Order: sequence, then structure tokens, then C-alpha cells
Amino acid sequence: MNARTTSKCLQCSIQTDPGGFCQHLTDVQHDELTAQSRQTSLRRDGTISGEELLIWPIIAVQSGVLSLQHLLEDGRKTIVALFMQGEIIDMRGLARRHHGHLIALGKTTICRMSPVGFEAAIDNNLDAQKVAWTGLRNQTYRAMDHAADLAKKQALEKLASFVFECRNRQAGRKSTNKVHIPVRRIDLADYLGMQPETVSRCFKEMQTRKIIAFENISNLMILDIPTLRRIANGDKHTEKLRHTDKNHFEAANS
Amino acid sequence: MNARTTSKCLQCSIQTDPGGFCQHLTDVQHDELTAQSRQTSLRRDGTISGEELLIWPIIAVQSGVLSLQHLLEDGRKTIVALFMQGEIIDMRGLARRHHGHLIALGKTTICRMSPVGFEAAIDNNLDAQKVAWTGLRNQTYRAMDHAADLAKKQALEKLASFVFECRNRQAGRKSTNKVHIPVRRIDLADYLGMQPETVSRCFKEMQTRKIIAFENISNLMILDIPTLRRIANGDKHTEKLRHTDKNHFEAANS
DNA sequence: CGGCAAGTTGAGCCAGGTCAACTCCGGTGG
DNA sequence: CCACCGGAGTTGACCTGGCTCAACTTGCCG
Repeated sequence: MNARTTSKCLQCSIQTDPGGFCQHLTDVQHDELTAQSRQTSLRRDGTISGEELLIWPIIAVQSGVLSLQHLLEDGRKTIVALFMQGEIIDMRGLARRHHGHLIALGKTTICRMSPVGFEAAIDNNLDAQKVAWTGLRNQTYRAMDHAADLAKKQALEKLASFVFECRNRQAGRKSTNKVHIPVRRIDLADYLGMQPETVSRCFKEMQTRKIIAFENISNLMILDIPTLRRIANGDKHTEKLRHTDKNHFEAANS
Repeated sequence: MNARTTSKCLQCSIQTDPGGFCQHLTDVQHDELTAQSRQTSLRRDGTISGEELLIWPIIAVQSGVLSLQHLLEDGRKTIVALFMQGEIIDMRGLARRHHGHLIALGKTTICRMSPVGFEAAIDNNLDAQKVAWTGLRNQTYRAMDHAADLAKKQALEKLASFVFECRNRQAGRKSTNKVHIPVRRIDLADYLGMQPETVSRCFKEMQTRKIIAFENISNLMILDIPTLRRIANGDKHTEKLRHTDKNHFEAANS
């Protein structure tokens, strides 16, 4: 019985989800990596300390949401990035220069991978290497897209973008209208560089305009995808319109 | 005479700068990659079209500054990332889904690398592979740091951060007080998500407060590194102070 | 069922966006 | 060599989106 069928990996999403990193390892590689890895779980606000990161700089998210947070000296908090199920975070070299912290935004299970084991697996397995490379590249793109959102978009536009980001990232990639928001409003505000009050107001506006509808606090339904898309893409014209009737729009300011 | 001494690579920074990617290739690998690559130069606003990116998605910046720009539907422009000398941009997979464009911010020389050649070199050369991996990881970190700047920082703080970013990235990594700003004010504004007017005002405030001094439009000198650092890190207390005398501060609002 | 944190709503204010006028500077042609 | 031009940068005056602060509501958990 090899590690692939070992209990601690049996239900791990890195192993079972399509495209998961561990799927691409041979049994031997998987055994070796598993032997050098540790699974843990974190509750909300659980933090991975800098010292831990020096020893275990590579972390795979099995479930839940991890955030990379950045604290300004006067206490302002920013969530720089969100890491979700299946993602591998490579913090090698980051820990020493960066004043960011990995913090769980809810119950989260992670697998700390040994850098040596990870490196060994990657060096000898082109397939796994490509998966890891693509994963990292996606993180880069995501960070850049996020930067684009933050730079010039208005609050409503950022929120619309975020809804699509959640839709794209959610596990069952089915193009459904239902979107799960995996973070609290407060965290969402810190991620989008705005205030929780503003998040609330913008969500409300989208509801009033019948663009989205909330099933409950963390699950919504997109009612009008084209409009939401236009808002997310910064089409000021659309944004200035108020939905008054199914086929009748009028400029809000006139 | 192999490609390493071929004229077109002789002066290339990817080859000559310390840590440059091509240094880590064997002569044979370098020959093969060179044979499949094309050097070009761009002038300001020179754009690499989407079709070109599909064929040549991997680009090394030999000199100058390339920007990744994102256009909102109503014309607002954001510079999502800056790529400088020595960086390798891997746009594989990005071109089709992303509405971003690579645009030169001045005279820029680039080397379009064949993805096949690049991949081959990386697959068979652990050393080069690690250099590429580290480069990509740095881009990720940089994008995340940038996102942190954009999210919660005020204009003055963003600008202070940017000065340090330039200092860290500039070629001779010597910790000098002189910093070269490699982009125009307008581009700087688009990168930091603010207006050129605001950039101007904030630079002026820093000058008035004797924190920096401009030698000319694109070269400045940091006069007070600790204060600039505190501003960049979002220390509101420092920021609210006005420098009235070397040893005498007073709150601006009182 | 009480207590606390998260979320929402309202009122007022300010950092920075917007618009317009002006200056500066490098390039170009006569 | 100078006059001219156009784009970049700067300055000033004004305005607004979203931050702030405070009060209130909701919902979760013991």
C-alpha cells in the first residue's frame, strides 16, 4: 500500500481534483513527497508564522481560503491575494524580505510540502513541472488582473469583477449563474481596497438594479450577466443607466 | 563560432548581465534557442499585437521598459505591470483570454523567443529552469506588492513605494540615493492608478518637505530615506507631520 | 435567550479626480 | 538661428466618490 492510497491523501483535493498537482506524480514520487509533508488545519485567523514559512515555504491549499495579508504601519490591512482549493503557494525567498502573512479566512486545511521533496518531484517529472509552472503563471496573471481592478476601477466595477473572479475560480467550473462568495464582507473589502460599508452599498445597488440576487449572505445568482460584465469592464455608459423596465432604460442623471 | 559569440547576442543584457537567463544555457542550447529567436526594437507606443503573441508568447526585455496595459471600455487605461531589462515575459495562454497589450514606453529592444526552444532549454537544464522559475516568482511577488500599493495606500504613499520599487529594480543594484525613474509621468500615473496632476502634486510635496530632490525630470535623489520609507509603509503619523526644521516637527493640522 | 461580531444604513467630509489655463521643452522647418 | 508647434508637465479651482463615524439590525454561537 503506497502513499497514494494512504488515508491522509485519500480525500485531498490536490490528489483528487482534476488537474491537481499530485495526480501528476508517480507513486514513488508521491510517496517521497508525502513522507516529507505535513497536513494541518487552520481556523479563521489562523496564521502561518514567518518561522514556519522558512521551514515549510511551500503550501498546498486542500480546502478553504488562505489570504496573503499586508499590514501598513498605521494598521490599515490589505489582502493581497486569495488562495483557494488546489493552489500551491511557493513562498521560497519571500518570507525574509516581505512583511506579508498567510492567514486563513475560515476553516482551512493545508498541506505543507517539503521544498526538497517538491523540488525533487518537479526536477524529475516534466508533467508535474508544467502543472506547477502553469499554476504559478496563473497566480501571476491573477495578481495582475487584480492590480488592474484596483488601479482605475470604481467600487461597483471592482465588485462586479470580483463576482466574475469567484465564478471563474469556483470548483465546479460550470458556467452557472450561481456564484459562491467564499469570504466575509470585511475580507472582501480588504481585498478590493475598499470599506465594508461601500461593499454593502454596492451589493445593494446591484440588487436594486436586478443584476444579482442573494440567496443567502454568501451565495448569489447573477440575473443579468451582460450588464454585470459591462460594469466589470468599466463601461461607464452602462453604469450610468438605471434599469427601470425590462426594455426601458434612462440616464440616471437626466 | 557558436551563437554565444554571435553578434546579435554579444551585447544582449540577457546574456551579459549577472543572473541573465541565457548565461545558464549550454552553448548548444543557446545556439538552438538563438536560431529560433528574433530580436526587434520598438519605439514609444510600439505594440506587440495579439497575433504576434500567439506565435511568440515569450519575450525577453533586452533594454528599455515594456508595459502590460489594460483598457477599460470607456477608455480608462491602466498599466498593469512594468517589465524591465533582463525580464522574461511568458504570455503563453494569456493572449487568448486577456484583453491586455504589451506596449513599449520608450525605445525598447526585445528578443522574441520560440516557446519550443525555450521549453527545450528549460526541460534539459535544471539551472536555467530555476532561473526562469525564480524570475516568474518575482513577477508574481511584484504584482502582489503592486496590488498592495494600489489597494489601500494614498497617493503620496504609492509614489514613495514606487521610488523604492525603482531603486530595487534598477540595474546597478547598488544601494545608492540616486534613483532613475524610467517612465513618463503619464505612464507613472496609469501604473499607480492616479492622475498625472496628482503625481505632480505629490512629487512636489516630497520636494518641499526635502525628502527627495530632482536632478532632472527622470532622475532624483532621496534626501531622507527613513522618512520616505515610513511614508511608503503607510505610517500616517509621519505623513501628517510637516518638516519645518531639522529637529522640529509639528502636526500639520494643529 | 443574551452577547458579540458582522453587516447595513445614514450623514457629513475630504483626498484626489476633473477641467481649464498655463509653462516648459524638444523637435522641425524656414 | 529663431519661430513655431505639440505634447508633457504643472498649477489652480472646483466637485464628487467613497471614506469616516455613529447608530442600528442581523445572525451566529454558547
